[in-house]
Amino acid sequence: MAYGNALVALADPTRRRVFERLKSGPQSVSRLARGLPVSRPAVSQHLKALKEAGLVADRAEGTRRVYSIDPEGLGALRKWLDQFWDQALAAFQEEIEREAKHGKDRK
Amino acid sequence: MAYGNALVALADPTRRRVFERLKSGPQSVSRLARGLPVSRPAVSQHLKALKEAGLVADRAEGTRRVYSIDPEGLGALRKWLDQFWDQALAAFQEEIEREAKHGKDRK
DNA sequence: CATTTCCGTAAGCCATAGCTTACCGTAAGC
DNA sequence: GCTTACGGTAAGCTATGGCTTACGGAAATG
Repeated sequence: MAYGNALVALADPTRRRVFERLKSGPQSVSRLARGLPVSRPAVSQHLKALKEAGLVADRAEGTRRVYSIDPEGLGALRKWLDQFWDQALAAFQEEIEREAKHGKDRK
Repeated sequence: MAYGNALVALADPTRRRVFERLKSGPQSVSRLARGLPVSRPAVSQHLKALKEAGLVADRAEGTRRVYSIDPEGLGALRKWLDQFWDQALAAFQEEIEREAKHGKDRK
């Protein structure tokens, strides 16, 4: 149920913005905060949540912390989504066949 | 930004349980509520949220409403995730090459 | 050392999300 | 027509999540 944490983490708009900023490459905290409508501590808190969800990783670099995307969490989410998609589609097909078989006429 | 609504909708655990119950096929509201630790009105509210996010569809069937999974919302989410995945991976590769090029020695 | 930059954490505030109970409309069954 | 199943909505409560300001610690800089 790792995907659950990822979903919760990505549900918040500003947290998602933080995350999406990392798409272009690793960033320091203050760099990430620049341009966002919230304070730097807020960004720190978001990064903590993202990290606990396995969506980002961080490394120390002198006095600053550089955050980057961690494929782990994103992968788990993708896996869940794909499975779900397949199963849902299968059930959908099955439903159609069932309707086709025993009379669909009796509205 | 349709995927945003889907993320918010799927972030809540019980709402996700409602949604996952539909994987096995269309269900009525009271049937969905049976077995869940919340009241039927709560399930109704969750279904409303899921519907607004494009994740489920509903049709009337006599006095009951049958809900089913709507591929729309799930598809949008999948699309976003896949794009994100590709871009993140590309940036990751780029980062490695950059490190390899100009000296990585000066830790 | 003193100072400055960078960042995480604590405390506290406020809006909102999720739940319950209560109520009302609508379609079927007798 | 009554009654009964079904389900959407309103009102209200409470917990929690995200934000801010304030603080403290650690590494670079002089």
